[in-house]
Amino acid sequence: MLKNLPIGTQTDVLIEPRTFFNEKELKEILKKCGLKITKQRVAVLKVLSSGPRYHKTAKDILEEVKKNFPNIGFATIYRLLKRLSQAQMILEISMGAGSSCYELKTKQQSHYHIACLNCGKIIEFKNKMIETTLEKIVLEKNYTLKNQVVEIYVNCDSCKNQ
Amino acid sequence: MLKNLPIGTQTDVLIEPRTFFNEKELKEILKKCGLKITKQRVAVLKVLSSGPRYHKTAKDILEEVKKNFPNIGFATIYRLLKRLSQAQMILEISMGAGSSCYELKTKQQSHYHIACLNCGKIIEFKNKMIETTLEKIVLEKNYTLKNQVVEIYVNCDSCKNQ
DNA sequence: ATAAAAATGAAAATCAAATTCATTTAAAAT
DNA sequence: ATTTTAAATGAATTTGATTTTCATTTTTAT
Ligand SMILES: [Mn+2]
Ligand SMILES: [Mn+2]
Ligand SMILES: [Zn+2]
Ligand SMILES: [Zn+2]
Repeated sequence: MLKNLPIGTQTDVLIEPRTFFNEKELKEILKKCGLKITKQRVAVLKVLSSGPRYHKTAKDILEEVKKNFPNIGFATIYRLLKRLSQAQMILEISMGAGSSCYELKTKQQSHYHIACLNCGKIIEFKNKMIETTLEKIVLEKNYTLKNQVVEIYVNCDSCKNQ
Repeated sequence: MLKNLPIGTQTDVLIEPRTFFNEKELKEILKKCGLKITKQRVAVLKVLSSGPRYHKTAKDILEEVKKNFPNIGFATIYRLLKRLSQAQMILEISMGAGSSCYELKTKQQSHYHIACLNCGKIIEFKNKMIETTLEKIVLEKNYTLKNQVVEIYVNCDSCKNQ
């Protein structure tokens, strides 16, 4: 049966296991972004650095953080996500309709995404050749690269066979 | 002075000149999509196939079509855009915040986009190698390719030097 | 502890896009 | 050409994600 779930609702397929951050490290992240350390912000970051889904919507985060901070609202979540994005600390990906997903950046930079249009699963992949090619294109045109996005939309193998 | 205009507000830089369609051809497009031919729809398609900007928002289209059909509203525009998208006749691109841009597809398929984050200019480019690589990645994983998106975000040369 | 600056959360505002529904129109069938 | 029927239109409303406002609270530097 076809489900057509929103993208980012299924367990991710990652390139490699994510790095977990402890509370001290999460606070460092906030410091590095020039943000004050609050319990709500640490809680949001803790959610972002825990699996098995590392691509989370604001709603995902809100629901998780609400368990410890029942009064937190979207305002706090979206405000922090915006600032972390501006500080390049998280990546915002908006594949298809609906809400954006956010993920904490790790060292293994610049990976790309495959999304199954049917089950909403996100599969990460890396390709040094594409990365270099894009950098070269930008360099040739004398532009300054700010960000590169590569997205493939598919029907994954399990969805293909109904 | 930095302007930070929304993406898709400046004259496009195209790979090659666009094919223009006459009224007869535009009607053919509608027929091919299984849609009834109405004056409003032909007018929307006419706007989509005219430059110098080929990446247009629903608002852009509305304003243009309103000149001949003062009573047309967003409902008609969005409804048609949705159906043309589903029929793969137009491409919807959503780069950054704000509204999506839509462009009529041409024969020279599968091109990619560079957007200047400052002036909002869209520059098209093609890269057969990336295209093939993405197809190969999908094939290897035994998925069915539905769509591929490659976007580069930059500061263009004129914006770089203030 | 105090003061200044920043963050929070409830509520409202914004904005793009989709939907509803009464009316009109296109095109297929007579 | 007229009738029929299914589809399209447009005004208004709704939806859903994200942002903003503002009174109150919290953080951090002194
Ligand atoms: Mn990812
Ligand atoms: Mn284009
Ligand atoms: Zn799937
Ligand atoms: Zn520019």
